Amino acid sequence: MKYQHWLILTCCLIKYTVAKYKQPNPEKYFMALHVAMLEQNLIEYQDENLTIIDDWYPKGSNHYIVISKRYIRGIRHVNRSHIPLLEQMEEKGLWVARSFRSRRSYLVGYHAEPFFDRLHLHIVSEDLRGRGLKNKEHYNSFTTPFFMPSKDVLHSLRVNGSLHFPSHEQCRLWLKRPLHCAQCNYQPKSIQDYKDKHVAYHNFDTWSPPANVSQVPTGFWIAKMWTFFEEWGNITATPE
DNA sequence: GTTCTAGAAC
DNA sequence: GTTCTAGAAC
Ligand SMILES: [Zn+2]
Repeated sequence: MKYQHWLILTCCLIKYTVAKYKQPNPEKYFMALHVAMLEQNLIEYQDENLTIIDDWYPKGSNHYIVISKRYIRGIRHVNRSHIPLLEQMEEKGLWVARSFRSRRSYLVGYHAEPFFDRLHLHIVSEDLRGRGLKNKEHYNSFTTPFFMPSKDVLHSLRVNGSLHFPSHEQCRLWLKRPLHCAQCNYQPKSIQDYKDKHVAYHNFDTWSPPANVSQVPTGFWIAKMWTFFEEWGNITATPE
């Protein structure tokens, strides 16, 4: 066989392997938070009531998820009795976020139609330039009423004892609507236009590690490796 | 929820 | 030719 044949064969093999292992599995993703909240390297903070983790696909330079340890299905299943818990989630979440990047402002709230099972509060830096933000729907899910700010949720619970949710059709319209910068009147032509160009016009606290790996300072990786080997030492060390 | 990609839009 | 969007994922 000529080398071209080997090349084609190899390509087919790669394509087959990728197709086999990247099969869609919605059930797996639906339960992802149950797994993620136990993942040690994602956990930023935890106490007896809450776990705070890094979002696996951050939509802003910083993106934390606050999860209640006691299982609650979602924001549509809370009532007056949950007010103290929701207050604590907001307070602790912001405390964690600010302790890492104090100068950033954060969007704190719930999605009207969350995808994941289990109540979770989003704390995302308002620059919305994270590596996980890839389409219009991602952006709109934090900048339209699809995003229900924690403050509003708590207020509504205190006053009415319940929450009002928009219809599915309304949610779809919000997610599909044209991009509109949440900081000014500019209407980005696409999400790339926003992330690559427009975001630079705003005075967001810069240094965004996840946005572009090649721009991360070498010191960051050295620090990462240092902690890795430190942990490795702890794992492999034999107990006294 | 993500990834990939064909075909539309530019 | 490149960028963007929407829909499938066997
Ligand atoms: Zn703007």
